[in-house]
Amino acid sequence: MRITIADVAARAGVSKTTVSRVLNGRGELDDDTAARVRAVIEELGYVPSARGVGLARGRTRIVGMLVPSLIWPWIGEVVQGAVDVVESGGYGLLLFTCNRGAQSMRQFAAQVSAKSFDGLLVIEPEGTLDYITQLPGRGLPVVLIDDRGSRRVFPSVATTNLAGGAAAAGHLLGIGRTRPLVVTGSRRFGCTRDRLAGFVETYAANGHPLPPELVVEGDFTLECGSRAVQRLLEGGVHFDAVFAHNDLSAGGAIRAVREAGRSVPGDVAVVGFDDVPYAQHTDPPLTTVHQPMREMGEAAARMLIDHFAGTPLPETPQVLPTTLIVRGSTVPTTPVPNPPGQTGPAVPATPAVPV
Amino acid sequence: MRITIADVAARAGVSKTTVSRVLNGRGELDDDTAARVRAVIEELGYVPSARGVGLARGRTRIVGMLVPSLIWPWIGEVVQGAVDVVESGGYGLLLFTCNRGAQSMRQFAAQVSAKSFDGLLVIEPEGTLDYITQLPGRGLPVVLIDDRGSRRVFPSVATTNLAGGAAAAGHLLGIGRTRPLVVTGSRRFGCTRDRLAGFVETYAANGHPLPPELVVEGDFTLECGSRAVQRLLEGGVHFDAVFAHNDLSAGGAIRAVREAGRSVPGDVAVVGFDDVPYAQHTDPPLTTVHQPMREMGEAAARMLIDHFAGTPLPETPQVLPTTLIVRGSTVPTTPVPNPPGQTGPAVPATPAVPV
DNA sequence: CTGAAAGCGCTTACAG
DNA sequence: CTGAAAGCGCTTACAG
Repeated sequence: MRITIADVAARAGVSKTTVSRVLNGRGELDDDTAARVRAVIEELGYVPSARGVGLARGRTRIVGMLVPSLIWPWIGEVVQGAVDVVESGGYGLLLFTCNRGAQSMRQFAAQVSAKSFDGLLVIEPEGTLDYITQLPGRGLPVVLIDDRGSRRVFPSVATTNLAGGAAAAGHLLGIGRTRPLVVTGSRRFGCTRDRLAGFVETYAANGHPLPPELVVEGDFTLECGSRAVQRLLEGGVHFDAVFAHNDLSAGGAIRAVREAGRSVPGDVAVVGFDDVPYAQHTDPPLTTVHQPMREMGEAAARMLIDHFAGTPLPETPQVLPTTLIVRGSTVPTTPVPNPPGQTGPAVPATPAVPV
Repeated sequence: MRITIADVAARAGVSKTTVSRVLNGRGELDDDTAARVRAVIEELGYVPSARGVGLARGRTRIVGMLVPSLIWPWIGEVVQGAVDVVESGGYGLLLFTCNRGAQSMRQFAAQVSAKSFDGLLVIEPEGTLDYITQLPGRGLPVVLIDDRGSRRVFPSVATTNLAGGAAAAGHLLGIGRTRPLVVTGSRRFGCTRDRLAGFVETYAANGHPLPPELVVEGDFTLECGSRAVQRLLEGGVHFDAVFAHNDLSAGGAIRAVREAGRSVPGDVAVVGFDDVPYAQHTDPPLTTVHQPMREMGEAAARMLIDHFAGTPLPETPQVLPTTLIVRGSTVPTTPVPNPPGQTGPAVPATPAVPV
């Protein structure tokens, strides 16, 4: 019932070989023959079976992607970037998550062994690096995204966590803040160490080495941000800014500052990291270090697709820069005059994020 | 270099047919033979090639999933639910988004024609229903998730938008609110119409038919929620509650109410819809109608996987209930007494959402 | 209980 | 410029 290359060949009065050549544009062939075959392909609506092509060519035209979980908002962005590029290249994206822990990894490993895909994009789920490391040796090209452990054993795409931390510091120094509280992410992540280092170094270089009591380890939750602020306020430790290692904990910091009766940014300026949609919805909106998630997914996918086309995988990480996005949590918004006919406060435009 | 079934057969001294039988547990075979073959499989680390199996069996053991975009937070949840079930069933999930519009659909259609997957899960991107509709006729089983247009032509998984709207109404009536402002989503979505209908009917049934000025069409943005509130306040229209059709617009409503110097929930109680993570981070936290996103993804995937195993696809939609989650935006939080040694306000526990 | 052979739908040397 | 044949790695009647 399904149309095969044999049907096309028969109807066009040529061999399967010839049809295949037309399909793949390989070899010289008579213009008339080619035109006739093409007409039949069109007429029959023939599309080569991915299974047949896959077996014959020894490749699936599928890219695998392994991520820890899809419920973290920034991972969706990375995957979106990757899927766009993969699709444009005529490939498909086979998605794996590590949501069910060891069982997920077992099933993922089975698909690797079954050669279900030609290459792999990875946001490393914790504790899987040993397994991932052996994959290239088994003939599977791997590109790492956001090498969290900062080990440079794979072709990878990274962002400038160090420079991002430095940019946050530079901005806060620029608005005269000399005693910033840092609420870090978990120390076991390379990104956290880099963000902290860039920040601390910049302050030190400007004559303001950070005292230990101003660096608090957090865990990327809203609560860790508010708790850190509360504790310092209660302890009577003075600070005039907060640099939190993600937007959620920065949001917690903003809230705790305001609940303590102080103002943001007047008394305490707050800077986050990531620039997830939530950052636009804090009050005031959050100044934050934008990570190019989408672009990282795109770059990693492009590396792999180009590699299939013959370009060797780069040996050094491709680094995409972070960008400091300045909003009301560090710089008071100039009150926008109301346009004629409008009496309420002007609302700043925010990109639509549909439900 | 790659190990094939022929290698296993040779080493075990049997035919490929026998190895295949061991692999698939089909046909009677001698216990000793089976054990020997299994030992060789183990020894060689043999895993059948997905490509070979796929071609021979005429199926790929891959499930396709088409979604509008991954940057909407709730879609990530649905996909996560689906991928968990698909993986558990030994299948792979091939992900397609409609992020690049018509071009995305063209590439998706090519993969459909190439028979790249055995079944399809769909969150319908706008305007693609005509195409999707013809797929089952071409032999591709399709399960729809959250049939937004409310057309029941496919096996599908849905949630109770109508009952969700009614639950929001019942809750607001229960706390004595008789003049609610409704900020809807775009009217072209079936979910919006259902949420509105359930809400309006419940109020009418309780003797409070809603006047037209209390129903405002929104677009799921934070701004539409705050603008609607501002406009009514300025117009002197009295209302004592807001029911917004998603959490983001509910968040906008909360903010506008407070900026106008009124209290939430004292003067105006606010209810949202969805229960995305943001709902826990508004101030006060948002009462909202929880949609079982994860469970919908799981249910749809299970339908398809079961169908591959022989269970017919259900003809009526599988409906998963919404749940009303009551938080501080409708019911004042009872002030938690501070534990000894803690002087700040107690912070309610929130599940960790890692960066 | 086991195997030889054909077939799944393509591609690719090889020969002409 | 074109085609017959072998092969990709499996499964599945069919025969014994």
